[in-house]
Amino acid sequence: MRSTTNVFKALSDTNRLRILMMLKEKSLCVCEMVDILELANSTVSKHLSVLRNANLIMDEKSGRWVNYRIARSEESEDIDFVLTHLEQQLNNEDRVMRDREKLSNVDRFAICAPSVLTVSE
Amino acid sequence: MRSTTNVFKALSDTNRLRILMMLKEKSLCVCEMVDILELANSTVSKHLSVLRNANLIMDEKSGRWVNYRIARSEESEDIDFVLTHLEQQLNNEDRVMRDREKLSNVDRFAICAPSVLTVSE
DNA sequence: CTCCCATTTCGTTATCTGGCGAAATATAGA
DNA sequence: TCTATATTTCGCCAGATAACGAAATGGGAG
Repeated sequence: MRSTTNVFKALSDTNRLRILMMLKEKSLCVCEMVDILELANSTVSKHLSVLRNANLIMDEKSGRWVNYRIARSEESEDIDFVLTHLEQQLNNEDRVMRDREKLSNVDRFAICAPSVLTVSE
Repeated sequence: MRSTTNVFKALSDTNRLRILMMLKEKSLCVCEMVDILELANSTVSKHLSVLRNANLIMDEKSGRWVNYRIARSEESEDIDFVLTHLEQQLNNEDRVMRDREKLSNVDRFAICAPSVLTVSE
């Protein structure tokens, strides 16, 4: 019963739903999500750990970044069910569409390590 | 987005899931649920208002009792989806089976108005 | 009208949660 | 090794939530 309520708890926060809807579009590192959600990175990190704990997302290290992605069907018994519902409920939600907009313009290198790009200065 | 998180919030408490699983079996008044859940009636009443607020259950007055029941498909856009998932997840849960056991022996008149039955004393 | 009693509302308390900034951790590159 | 930086962990605060008992509400029955 605990694991069932855990999944629902993970889904009962607006910002976590925004994260799921973004990850549905593509994998993202923490700093990209920080940029879009406009929350402190510690806050986003916490949200991600809640979602990971509920087995809804997975993380994969890649260099100095951690890429988060939606769990695959084999990795979560809930994920298909959840995504189906979220799609129905939130696909046309204002907030979600705005996030998606932002998402398409996000450049990890411009956000996360701007100095890397300004070496020439 | 608010209404989506509200439904998930309503589902993220063990006692509220127990209530839904019981109501799936049959309609119940508050005192019957108090008896099975072993919580204060004020607590159960609060849980019921959360579930009602999420449109997952409905109440109908009947004499001095209030009967609660699962919302019908036409009354809630989420209920079918939710019940399907709960069925999969919780049908064989210990707690749920014990509640169901108790449920089959519950007698509203014995619980709620015992004095009515002991008039002869 | 008055009493009874199922239910709801209120007030309180303890715990949980979401948010932040600062400190700790880990990795890439010099 | 030392520095830069992406991420996590820690400590704190404000607001939400679940629990209780007591008081208020409202319908039935006498």
